[in-house]
This record gives sequence, C-alpha cells and structure tokens, in this order.
Amino acid sequence: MESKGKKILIADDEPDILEIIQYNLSKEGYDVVTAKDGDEAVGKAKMTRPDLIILDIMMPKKNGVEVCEILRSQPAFKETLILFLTALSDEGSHVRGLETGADDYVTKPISPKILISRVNALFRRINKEPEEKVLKIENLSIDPAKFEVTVDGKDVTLAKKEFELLYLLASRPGRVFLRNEILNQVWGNEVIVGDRTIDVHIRKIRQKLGLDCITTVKGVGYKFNL
Amino acid sequence: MESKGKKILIADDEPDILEIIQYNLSKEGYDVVTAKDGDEAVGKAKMTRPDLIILDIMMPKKNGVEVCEILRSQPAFKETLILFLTALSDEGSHVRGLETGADDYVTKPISPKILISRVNALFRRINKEPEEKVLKIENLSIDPAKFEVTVDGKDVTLAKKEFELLYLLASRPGRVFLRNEILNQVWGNEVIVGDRTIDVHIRKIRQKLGLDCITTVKGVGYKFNL
DNA sequence: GTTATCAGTTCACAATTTGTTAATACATAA
DNA sequence: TTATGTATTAACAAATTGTGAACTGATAAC
Repeated sequence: MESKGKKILIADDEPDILEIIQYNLSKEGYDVVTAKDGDEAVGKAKMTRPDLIILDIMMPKKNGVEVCEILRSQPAFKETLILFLTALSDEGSHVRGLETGADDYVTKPISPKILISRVNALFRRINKEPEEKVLKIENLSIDPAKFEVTVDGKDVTLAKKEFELLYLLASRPGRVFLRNEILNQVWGNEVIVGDRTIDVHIRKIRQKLGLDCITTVKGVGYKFNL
Repeated sequence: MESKGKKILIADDEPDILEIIQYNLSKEGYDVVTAKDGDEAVGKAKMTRPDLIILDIMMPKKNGVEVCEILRSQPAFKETLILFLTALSDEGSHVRGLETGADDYVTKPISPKILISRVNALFRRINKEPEEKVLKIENLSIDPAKFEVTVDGKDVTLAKKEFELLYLLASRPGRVFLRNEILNQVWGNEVIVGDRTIDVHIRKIRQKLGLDCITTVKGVGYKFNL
C-alpha cells in the first residue's frame, strides 16, 4: 500500500512485538518509527513528530504513562494521538492511562487485525474540534476559535505567536509565567530561541492592544493584569 | 408499492438468490438491476448508476471485493452505497470488506426480511441530511440541496470541492478552520493531498464569488467573514 | 474510438507575513 | 554608579500563502 503520510512511533521493549506491529502498520501504509524504551520514545517523538504514538505501559527507563505525561505537557504533543499497549487488562491501569491523556488502549496479547482497525479508527476520529473557550476580561475578549481579539469591541489583529502568548497569559490572570514556562508553552521544549524573543512579542502585543495589561515582573517573568 | 425512485444493482452468481432478492426488493418499491458475475456488475453499475449495489463476495470473473475496489476508485461511485453478501461470517472478510469501502454487509443464508431492513436502513442513513440547510449571509446564499450559490441573486457555479469548502467555512462564520480540519472535513482523513491544494481551491472560490469573504489567518487556517 | 472538456491536483516560484536576532537604549535596585 | 534585566528598533531569516501553468484522469461530445 502506498504511504498514507501518517507517521507512527511505536515504543515497546519486546523486539518481537515491535517487529510484528511495525510490519503490519507499514503494510497498512503508515510510516513507522520504533523505540525500545521510554527515554528513546521521548527522544524519537521530539525528533520525528509522529501523528500517533503507541506506548507499551511496561518499559525500561520510563514507562508508557510517564512518557505520555512528559509529552502531553508540551504544546507540540497536545494534539498527538497516543495509544497504550498493556498486558494488564485491569480497570485500574486502563483508567489511569486514559486520564493521563491517552486516546485509546489495546490489551496484550495483540491481534494485528484489531490493532490496525483501532489505529485506523483513531485517525478517522481526528475530526474533533478543539473547543477552547473565549476569554473575556473587562473590555478585552480573546476568542481562540475565531482567532480573534477585540478591545472595546474593536478588532485587533495578532500574529500566531502573539496570540498564543497573550492567550496563555490571559488564561490565568494575575499568575506570573516564568520565561521558561512561556517558552515551553508557546514555543515548545525542543525549540531553542533567545530570551529577547519573548520581549519582542510582548512588546508587539502591548503595542497592538494599546492596553497596559501585561505586567513585567523583573527577574521572573510576565503576568496578565487588567 | 409504488417506486421509491431508488435503483439497486444486485450481483450474485446463484440465480435463485438473485431472483429471491430481486422479487423482495421490487416488492418494496426499488428498481432492481441484476448481474451474474463481477464483470457484469462493473459494467451495469457504470451503465445504470444505481443508488445501492449489493455484491456477493464469491463470484466468477471478479469477486465482490474486487468489484468494490474498482468502483470505489472512480469518483462517480465514491458516494454509492455498497453492501456485501457473504457466506463467510468470519471476522476477517468482514473487516476487509468494510475497509474496502463497503457500507454494510449481510451474511448468507439471507433472510429477505433482514436484507430489506438493512437496505432501508442504508437509504435512511444517506437520506437524513436535515442539517444541510440553506445558508444566507448578506447577499450570499448557499443551498446545499440544490448545490447552488448566488451572489446578489446571481448564480455562481462552483465545482464540488469548491462548494464543499465554501459551505464548511460559511457554516460557521468567523470561526477559523485549521488546514487539517479542512482536509478532514472536505477531503476525508484517508485522502492525502498537498498543502497547496487548499489554497488553490480557496483562490477559485474567491475568484468566482468576487467577494472578499474568506480571510486568511496565516499559520492557522481560513475563516469566512462578511 | 477519438477528442475535447473539466474538476482536481501538483508544481515552481513570487509575494507576503511572521519570527528571530542583534545592537542599542532605557529603567531599576543595590 | 554599576550591574542586571527589559524595551525598542531595524535588519534579517524563515515560514506561509498566492498564483499561473501544467498535468491527470474521468466524463462528455463528436
């Protein structure tokens, strides 16, 4: 089958299973990357940016749940599909897995047929809408669905990064965001940009909004305040 | 029963079964066309453009799955309902059948009652499009039932994809649709087309409408705005 | 059966916008 | 005053989109 253009990362410490899954998913037209433990999974995930990550729960270095938590904490992997592989069919780990932010889970022993149909179903399901809520603070309104910011009902056009930065700060008015936090949330952990970059964006936001709503906390970070 | 105006093609190599099905579906008010092997099925499908095609899996010349694949590969049959008839009740062929693009399947031996209810269900599923309402925004009107777009009462002819894209955007004025969302909604998850394809269609819509109603949100997507 | 036509797609490259950096000026606290 | 950290600006780099043309495959017309 020709490529579907979808990349899948599989992490499992059992070479046999890894191979079986890889073979079947490749045959289905997916591009497959493999990892043999948790650390490698995190690394390759950042490196290859897969559309779907299949994680064995039991793995050396870091287990599947840990890997999932690490990845989910980064903006770049907020939308990535994650599927757990587990020998434990008990309700407990199932629930915990899905709570961590997994999209589905499959219990071992694995039937390639079932796995494939689950994987296909996951991709089919991506028709989901990211329903984020509109923020309204005083005369400022931030609507992520419309990607629209208004001040006193007047439209203000922000660029993507500016918008994301403002939305982050405004989502927790009063809370100080460290520069590092901002970098992680808006830029993602793996991207390396200079410190001044944040300043520049902050400045543009202040400029465009014409509001004094972002407070500098020297030596710490920024916070939103109206 | 009077005609429902729905045409059904039945392909099966067993004359008895063919006759039984034909009799029962005719009695239900469907127009029935028959074929006794895969090749004839493909030919008659192209000839008569049925609304539903019932395919026996096991047939001479070409089996049902092959016929399905051939037809589904052609745009004219992307929307046509296809139902498999099979003596094999095993999971395998079921899964393969549905993945090939069939809409349902019925196992032999066939109960006319069950077959009819399945057929009716399929048409019911296709027919219910009550949410496809006419959109009217300012001097623009979009009628999905008639597949018609008018600007200031003047007809504008859009191609299918162009129409679908416009309808999607216009159905939620102001909301930004990410490029991925657009691909999923208009093209479907399994189809992989290049990024520029969306731009080209957007451009054609803008061109044909002569309205500045689609806003580009750089790095994010597009939204409808009037 | 050929040819013409059209929707849909891709490509190459232009046009534009956005993101980043680096250099410099400014502000503040010790 | 000095050390530290932030603001500002302009120049540059990178990313994204717009556009015309060409290509493909299916259908319609001849």
